Amino acid sequence: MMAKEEKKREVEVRPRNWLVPVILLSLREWNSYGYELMERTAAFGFEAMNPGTLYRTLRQMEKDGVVESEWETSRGGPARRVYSITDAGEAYLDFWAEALEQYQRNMDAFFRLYTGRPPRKDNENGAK
Amino acid sequence: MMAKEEKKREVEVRPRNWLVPVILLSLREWNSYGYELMERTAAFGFEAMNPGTLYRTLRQMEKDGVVESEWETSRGGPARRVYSITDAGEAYLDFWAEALEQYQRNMDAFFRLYTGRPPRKDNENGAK
DNA sequence: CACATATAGGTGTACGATGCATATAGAAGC
DNA sequence: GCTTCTATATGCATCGTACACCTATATGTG
Repeated sequence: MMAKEEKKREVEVRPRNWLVPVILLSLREWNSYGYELMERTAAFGFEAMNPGTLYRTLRQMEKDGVVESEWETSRGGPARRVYSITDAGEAYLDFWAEALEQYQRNMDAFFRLYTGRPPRKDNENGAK
Repeated sequence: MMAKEEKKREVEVRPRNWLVPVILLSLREWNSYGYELMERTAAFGFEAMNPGTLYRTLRQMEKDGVVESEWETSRGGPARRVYSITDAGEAYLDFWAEALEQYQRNMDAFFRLYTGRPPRKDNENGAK
């Protein structure tokens, strides 16, 4: 059990497909393209994301009908594929939000046990 | 884009490997065996878990040195493999807790944007 | 000119996590 | 003898995604 600790240095905590709701939420704010979305999604835990992952996800989301895109070529530099959220995409985002809320409750239960706090008290504030 | 919505009925929201910290936390409270852990982990989002997934995860965790086990045969019925958490396991649990806290902050950011205001009463889960 | 760099989008492949089906076995009840 | 509950486990297929790699446009620099 000595050599094994080395590979435990980092754990993957994000839920599967976490990128999808993050993209949908970002696009609900304003239309965007892949290269820009890489920066915008960084705030949600994708600091070290591989560009390929994002681009592939966007293409798949368009196939699923939750986003749509068109090329923007009327400027200097490489063309941009600009994405916007569809009605189905907004509904899907709502669906995700519900599921995520449920899971926040599970994580709250986890931390209540972890920190040893009783589950029904209300007078706790920032025990740190 | 209508036919595609059908397969969006359910999304998988749990963090990857979420079962691992849940098991470690459960075992930190008291030693337990697979069949019992199925009930105990249900409270954390594993209501419909396949037993195979749990047993496989437990064997792997023992290989990784974060739990250890011994057979309990001194009673009627099938033998139980009773697990307990190791020192490395407790350290690993702490490590997970930190990562989960980070993820919670990402989700808080998500919901602030989604709802336009912070949804949770802020508690700082004091993880050392 | 050649080249490096920033911007922009993308594919191929392999691995890991997990859902589902299935197998084994001891004890208890009808 | 058969079913059910308890208890542990493996095999296989799928899906998400990390990693490596590729193409192409425009700008700046020696």
